[in-house]
Amino acid sequence: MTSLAEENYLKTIYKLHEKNNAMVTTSALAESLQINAASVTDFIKKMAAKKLITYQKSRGVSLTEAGRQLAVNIIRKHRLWEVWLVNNLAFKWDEVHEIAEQLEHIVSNELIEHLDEHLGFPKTDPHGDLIPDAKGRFAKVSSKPLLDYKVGDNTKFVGVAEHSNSFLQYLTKNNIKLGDELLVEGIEEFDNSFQVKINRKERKLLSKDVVKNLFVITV
Amino acid sequence: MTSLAEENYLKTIYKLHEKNNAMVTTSALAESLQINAASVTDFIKKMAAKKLITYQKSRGVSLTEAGRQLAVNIIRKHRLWEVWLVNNLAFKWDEVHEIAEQLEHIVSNELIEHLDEHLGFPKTDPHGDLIPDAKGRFAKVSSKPLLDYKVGDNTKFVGVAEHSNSFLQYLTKNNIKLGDELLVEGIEEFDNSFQVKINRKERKLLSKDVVKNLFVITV
DNA sequence: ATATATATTTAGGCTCACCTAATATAATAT
DNA sequence: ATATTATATTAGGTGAGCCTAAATATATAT
Repeated sequence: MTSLAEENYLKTIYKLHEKNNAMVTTSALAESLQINAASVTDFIKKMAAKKLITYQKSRGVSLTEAGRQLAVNIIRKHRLWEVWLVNNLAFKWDEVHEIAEQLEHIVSNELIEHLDEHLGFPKTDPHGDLIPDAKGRFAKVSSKPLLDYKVGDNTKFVGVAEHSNSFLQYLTKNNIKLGDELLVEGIEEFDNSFQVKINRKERKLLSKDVVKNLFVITV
Repeated sequence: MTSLAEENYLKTIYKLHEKNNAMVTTSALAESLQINAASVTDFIKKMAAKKLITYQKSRGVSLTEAGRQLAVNIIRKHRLWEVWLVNNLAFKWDEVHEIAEQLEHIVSNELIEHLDEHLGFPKTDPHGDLIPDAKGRFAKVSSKPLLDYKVGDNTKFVGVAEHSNSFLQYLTKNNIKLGDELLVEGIEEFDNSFQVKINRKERKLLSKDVVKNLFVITV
């Protein structure tokens, strides 16, 4: 049995590791979970004793294979629920996070497999994040930030690197949606802002902070 | 904020009160919740301090209006989730309870109202139990146990009084479903077993223990 | 009315998941 | 290399929600 707290630690360790590809520090965990660092030290010792993570004193933690499986399963559940909330319950992509944070902890393999089927076995969630399969495997990613592209490249917007409400709402406000075609018409050398043609119609100027958070694939 | 434990106490007090129309005793609560009576005493004192219940020492508890609202809302959520599990996710009526017990604690009014709409504002759950509206109001019940009927009466099966897996599975095995027409063809005086014609086709003998748990309406 | 049985409460304790304050370790700057 | 700063750990403590054992209150039987 994994408690709610353990599940949140596992998920957070997974995400922090994914971001930095290094051991996850106590302070990073404390910051992410909004929990005092001393409490984190306490807790990760117990998790290490249960072999969910490996812990090197004062150095940080990383997931064991057992811990990774659990973490990925929580992410799988979170993303499937998000798909359901957006596709079936008419929620917007900036409204689902908090609810999915609760739903991801519901315990029932039958439920999650039924849900997966009900949704038509989606491969990505409403933000373009990959949904791992029941065995915890992810499809290969071929997307990169639009920032990595150059003038003349034509791309398709497939995901966001930043999940804050303000960024999601910025995109909604500017009518930029997953699946849109983004053609790079110009790049301003000074500030790395991109002149982009969207779906062969509208032209828009996107700041560096925006284009670095748009995951696209070449078309 | 109401904790998970509080929600379970509220729901259980509501159900026990509904069953006996009397103050709910410590021991009844302890038995239902599978918690030690001493712990229950502790907890109900705290709930009384929060005005969720009224508590008379050594006599029992009953819900305040605030407590009733919360309790009914949990029941509303539980039953809506059950409808979803059965109608949309292909679960059987004897498979949904445990999952709904978890889902009922998800906190989001928007979610539950969206869900209600998504389901087409159902009035009953898969067991025929009434679903209260968002204000905590129930429709009037006109159903009674089949046991109260007499020979010649024609009825429609609309709900179960008993929710155990064994009873639900008995009905499934015997192909008796909500909505079926049950015509009373005979009653054995000795043991109160009913000879019933189902949907004008099959004849079946139902024991007293069965017919007292079948809620029907006159047709 | 009294004895017995049952139900309830009190007292004291435990674990989980957090906290603060103090101390120790590691990283960085001089 | 040493001082300073940042990070991590230890020690001691808290509230929520449970526990057992002992004491008290209520209901039932004689």
